[in-house]
Amino acid sequence: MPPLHPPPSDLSLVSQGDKQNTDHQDTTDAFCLPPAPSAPSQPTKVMASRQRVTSDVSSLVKTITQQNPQQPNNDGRSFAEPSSQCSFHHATGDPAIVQSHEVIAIISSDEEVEPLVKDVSAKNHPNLSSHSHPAGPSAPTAATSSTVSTTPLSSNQPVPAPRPFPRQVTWDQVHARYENSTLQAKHNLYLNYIGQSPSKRRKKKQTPSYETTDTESSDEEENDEAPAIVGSARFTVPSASTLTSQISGNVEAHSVSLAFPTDTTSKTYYACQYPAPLICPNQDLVDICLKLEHARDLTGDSMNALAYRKSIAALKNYPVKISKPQQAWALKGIGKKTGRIIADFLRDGRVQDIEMLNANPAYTILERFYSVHGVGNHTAREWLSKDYKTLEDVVAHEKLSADQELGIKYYDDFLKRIPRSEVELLVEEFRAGLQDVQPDCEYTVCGSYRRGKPDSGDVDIVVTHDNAKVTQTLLTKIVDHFKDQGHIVGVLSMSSGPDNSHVTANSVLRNRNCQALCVWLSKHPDAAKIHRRMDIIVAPKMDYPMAVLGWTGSKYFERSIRLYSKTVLGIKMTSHGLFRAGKKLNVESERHAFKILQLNYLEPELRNC
DNA sequence: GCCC
DNA sequence: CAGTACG
DNA sequence: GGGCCGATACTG
Repeated sequence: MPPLHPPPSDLSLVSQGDKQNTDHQDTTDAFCLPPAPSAPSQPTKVMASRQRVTSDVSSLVKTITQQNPQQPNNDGRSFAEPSSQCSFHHATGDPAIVQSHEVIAIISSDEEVEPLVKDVSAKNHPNLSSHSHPAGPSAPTAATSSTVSTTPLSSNQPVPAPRPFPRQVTWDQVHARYENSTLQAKHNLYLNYIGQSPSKRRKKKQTPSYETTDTESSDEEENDEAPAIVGSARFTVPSASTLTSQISGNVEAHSVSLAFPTDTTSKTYYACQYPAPLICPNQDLVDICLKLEHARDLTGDSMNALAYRKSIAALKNYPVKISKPQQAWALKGIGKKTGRIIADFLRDGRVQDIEMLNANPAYTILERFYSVHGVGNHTAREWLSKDYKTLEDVVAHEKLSADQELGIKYYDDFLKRIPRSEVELLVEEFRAGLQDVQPDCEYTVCGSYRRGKPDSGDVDIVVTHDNAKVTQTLLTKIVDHFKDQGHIVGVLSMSSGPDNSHVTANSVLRNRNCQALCVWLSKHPDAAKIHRRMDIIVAPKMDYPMAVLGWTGSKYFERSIRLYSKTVLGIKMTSHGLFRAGKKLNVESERHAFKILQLNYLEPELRNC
């Protein structure tokens, strides 16, 4: 057993720049790519790598964001400029906080959305209300799922109030929905789990050897009835207010009934079958797994990384704060290794593996290289094996690909997060330009923004148009236009036009999406002068729903739903469509896709696994 | 690394 | 083709 | 012991 250290508890997952040499030799090796006899030669120049300039920038950004300074949660939703009627694909339930009411769509498999008005906002979004949100007229009724066309832009329109943003969905809210919905199936599944399978469950993975180490001393071990988790059909869960202000402590219970992936009655567990809100009670455990996942990615152990990813999904799908290792062990996706790590953390407040990573200079350097766009784990390890320590070292000795050059050029900028308010600002610029290039387009801002994250790493916009002829050449036009405008200052990669080049019969038949990964510079006076990553995707109308679904993520959600789709239903899923037996299925909307896949519809905000 |  | 990217 | 997302897409 690992030596117990006093719980310094603070395991800063943030890796610092290179520093101490207290590295652990052993682990270092793991990072070197080819066991290549890396010559000890060192490019000496250890310049002060790039340091973060974040501070000043943040101040700039702040001016935009200003709104809700603290409270990371409902961050920047209203971006003052009303004009922002950016597009949104509301199909998914765009929240629409009308005055003090929040309309929530019940998650249900076959029924259409049945709205439920809940007076949540006042409680969960205190500052929202304060916002001068002129009551969003945009009643959710606009179920018209669709979006916006560039048209509304016409300036003199009665500017529809700034649209309310996807709220941060907390587990509490999820519970509320489940509780009020008619998801009998899930409920029954859970009851089944509680009632008749505890024995099976116990048999399955209980008693990992390390169980004993748990401080709580046993009350849990074998303690039949099981800990809080399995007590009854109802869990007690911290209320939303608690989750958001967990630190403050006042906890009030909120009971819920819901089926969890802990079910042993189900076959395989797919993260896409369960809601995964952004705010998760076990964020500390998630952070640990994230760090380990990242480390495995760096070393090229992609399958190990994936395993940690599954653990993360399991944790995110689990609504209760985990206090005993048994709770974690019971989850599918958490096995021996991860279980042991969680047990260690719960006992000591620290995890040795993490500390070793943080203390390992090789890890820090690899991470630095890996952060460059165009540099993957292979190249990062190769550079490390050549003893490069900083990007300056690399620039001095390596020839870079085009995208790597851009990646290094904008290295600092790309590391900075984009607040929602700025995303909206950029989208507004995009919308205006798109209008000029091609009227009557429809687009949806996808990615983490759509999933409700307070800030994003980039902006993903999926565009379509009714006319297939138009979409075929649209991407090029868009990109050229914004290049001329000075918004797009670089292109990391871009689809070569669909038309030209060797067009095999097949490729002609296939409607391909076109994508351009660009570097965007805002011209808005309030905007921080930071170069941002903007991914522009053009899809034919027919593929639009799947493109939106595919570009909304999260990444693991996509992998999960595709795996599920393939193994359970035999349907191949891509961002172009659903395919069964070689035939493409007609997909009308995102909801329709879920329905075809026999999955309960999950709003984007619940796809954060 | 984890589940089948 | 391998490597990297996208969600 | 096999499988782990994609009929992905782009670059060189």
